[in-house]
Amino acid sequence: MPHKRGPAAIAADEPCLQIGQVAVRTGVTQRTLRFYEEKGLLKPPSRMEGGFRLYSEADIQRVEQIKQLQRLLGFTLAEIKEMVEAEEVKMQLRAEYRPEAALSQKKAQLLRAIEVTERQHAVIRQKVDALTEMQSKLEERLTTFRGWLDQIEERLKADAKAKGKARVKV
Amino acid sequence: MPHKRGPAAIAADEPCLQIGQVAVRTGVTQRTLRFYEEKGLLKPPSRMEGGFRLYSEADIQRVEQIKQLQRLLGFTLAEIKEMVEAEEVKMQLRAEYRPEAALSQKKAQLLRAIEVTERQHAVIRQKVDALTEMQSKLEERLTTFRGWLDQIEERLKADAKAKGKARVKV
DNA sequence: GTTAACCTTGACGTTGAGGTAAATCATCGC
DNA sequence: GCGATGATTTACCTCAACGTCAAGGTTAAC
Repeated sequence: MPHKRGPAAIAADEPCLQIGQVAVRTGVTQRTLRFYEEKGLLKPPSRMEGGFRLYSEADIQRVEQIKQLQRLLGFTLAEIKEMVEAEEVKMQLRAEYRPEAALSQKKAQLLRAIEVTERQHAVIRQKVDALTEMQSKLEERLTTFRGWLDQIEERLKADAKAKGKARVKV
Repeated sequence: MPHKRGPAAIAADEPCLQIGQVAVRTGVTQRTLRFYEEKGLLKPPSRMEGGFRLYSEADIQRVEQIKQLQRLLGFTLAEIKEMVEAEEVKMQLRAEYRPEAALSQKKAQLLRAIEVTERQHAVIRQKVDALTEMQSKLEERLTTFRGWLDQIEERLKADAKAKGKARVKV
């Protein structure tokens, strides 16, 4: 009977997932995961002694976020990298929120993070606006189409009636 | 003195624009225009005797639409082709709205057009939803950041005061 | 009719985002 | 400690969406 490997110990957010598991759970290939790591979209995960990558649940979240940004919203990996880096900054700030670093330095970091976030916010609003406009155009078009359809169905009904009469006559 | 060519006669929506003009006005390259034509995104434009392409204002509109769909919304050219083809169907319907074609055939066409349009509508709503969610997350983050920033500035002020006192003391 | 500016097709190069293959190493149940 | 399954790297391949270069034809002002 061939074996089936599984993690021996399951901790809440410890890195304990191998690349294959992550691939299955996120729906991307192993190649893609390594590629994202190569490109700096995923931080280098911890490894087992043998060198196997070990991911955490947080990494899975991250991958899902990337896929959403990419597939649904058409951001490039470069843009996504910017965004996740901003996220990193945030985490970093949160982690070292104990006041052991120089305050003015932290202020500078914060200002930078705010700037980046505002840019992202603006970009997204642009997209939402454009999409909303398209949306209303499409709705308008649908209304037009349905109107035409109604007209045509009216006519078809009328024609059917006429034919029926003709058949009765003959 | 080198010459500068311009269109001799300017008609409202006649094809009278050379590829270079279109490139400048739309901000894409000539190569891109030929490429779009090759891929079926732009209908083959009319030509001069010598073979030069002649575009109309409608073509410019089309190019701008394509760029918007692509850059802002992240659709692929293949998806965009689908969408503009739906647009074509609409135009076609509008053109032959004189009742000389079979009614049931037109009805079928209309149903198809409605179906396509509804699919597009759904796709876009998905995107809008996703973007809106991101938007609110970003706003939340901004609020957090600004709160932190305020705290830090408070502290900096306090520190400055303390220092001032110290200096006065010395 | 010359000439600068413009256009044509064709072919090859590039970049982003991965897919696929090969050779080697690791893990784990038995 | 063996064997099946899964991971690792390295290297090359693909597809989309163009960029770029080459060799030559067209246009119109002079």
